[in-house]
Amino acid sequence: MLNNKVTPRAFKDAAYAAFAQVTKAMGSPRRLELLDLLVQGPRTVEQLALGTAQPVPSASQHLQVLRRARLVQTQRRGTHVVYRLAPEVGPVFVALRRLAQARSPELQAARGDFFGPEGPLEVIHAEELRSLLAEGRVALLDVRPADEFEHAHIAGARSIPFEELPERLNELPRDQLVVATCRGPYCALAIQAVRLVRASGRSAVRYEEGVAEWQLDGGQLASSAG
Amino acid sequence: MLNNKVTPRAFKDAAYAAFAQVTKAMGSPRRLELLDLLVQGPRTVEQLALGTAQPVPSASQHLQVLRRARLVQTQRRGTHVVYRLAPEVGPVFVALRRLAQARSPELQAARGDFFGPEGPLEVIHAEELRSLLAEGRVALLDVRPADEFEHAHIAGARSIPFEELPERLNELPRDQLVVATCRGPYCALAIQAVRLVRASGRSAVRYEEGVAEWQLDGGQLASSAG
DNA sequence: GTGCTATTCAATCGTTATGTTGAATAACAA
DNA sequence: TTGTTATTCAACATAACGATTGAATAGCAC
Repeated sequence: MLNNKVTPRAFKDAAYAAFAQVTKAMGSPRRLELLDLLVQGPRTVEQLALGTAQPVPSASQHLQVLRRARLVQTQRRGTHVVYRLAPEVGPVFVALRRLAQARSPELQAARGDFFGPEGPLEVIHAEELRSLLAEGRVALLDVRPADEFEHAHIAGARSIPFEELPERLNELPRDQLVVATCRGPYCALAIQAVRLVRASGRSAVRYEEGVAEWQLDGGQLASSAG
Repeated sequence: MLNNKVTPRAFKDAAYAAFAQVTKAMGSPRRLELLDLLVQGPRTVEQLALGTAQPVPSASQHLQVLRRARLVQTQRRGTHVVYRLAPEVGPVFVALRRLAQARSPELQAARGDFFGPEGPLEVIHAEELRSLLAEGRVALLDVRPADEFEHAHIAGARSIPFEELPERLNELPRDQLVVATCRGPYCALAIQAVRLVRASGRSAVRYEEGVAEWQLDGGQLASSAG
């Protein structure tokens, strides 16, 4: 028999309260932004505060909400506390973002205002990119900072951080399509990279998602020792 | 060039605010419970209020939050307003619940208190169930109400609503394992069904997840006209 | 130990969410 | 039209959240 001491109602209340602790933790723009940064790799509180343009104490408090919801984990390194995403959080976060983006006209409008009206010719999608990569017919260029590339990148990508791109354009092939990728849909680096690469006479398009989306879609990741 | 009228910061603020509208809508136990009911099929406001043990105006307000976040859609049917899950929401909701459950000791403890300390012998997981179903070596019994079964059920399942189970036990085979399934991990019907079936001399185990989890794990669903 | 830095804790205040109640609206039936 | 039902709106009190400060703690260098 079921344990009579716990009524179904009491159990449901407890269950949904526990569930809501996780969804509540994700219910703040600041915290979503923090999670988005953490998808790229572990960060200290200070780095996270800088990256999200908020005071350190605010970032710390938001991070503790995320930690209580067990969405992130901490580790002390000397005087720094390093936060990282908890296991399995990345794909769920990305799936949520995709859902939000798919059914939010406001978000699509905001992207249009910021990125400009890019035609579909500018971007390549996961499926096509995957087959081109498998055939070795494309050069995949990851323009994120080196440490983010080291933490995780699309298998087969090469790293040229955006700041170094102008002087390292000659490393890119002239006879292949160049695909630029950065942090994900809210990151403008890949767009600028595509412009630079095109200006050098090469053909280039953008993969507008990031490592977590790639993984969610069944793609392989790689990481360097670091 | 990027549109200079929109700074990166302003764009990010807008983007994460839009994203947070969705996660905020999910950040309430009441609304999670409403979503959980809606995963089983469309419902009127009154049914949803009853099913979540809250006054109708409260349910209506929560549903409107969900609608503004575009997680549910409405449709008038005479004097009733029928709410249903928006497309693609089910799998993401389930993935979130799974994440919450996997990393919430409180939730696991609450489940243990309510369901009792069931051994792993009591349950069967998706992978094994799928192969047994493919080989026709199992009778899958869905004990949810008929309308939920009609809306969506695991392909190959047969419907015997829990209230009718005692007088319809003879419809179940004696030479096959019976697997009972209901709404999902917070639903106690399947446990009680397993007990009934076992008491009739048949062997039975429980599939402790529901249709949305089955779909998320790549399983086929079916639905009757209705 | 002392000084320094990174992070967290604590207290405040303004804002936002929640649940409750009662009234208003929309569709249907007579 | 009038009455009836289902749903939504409006207004209030209570509670939770969020950003901002300043103080406290933990580790490191000397």
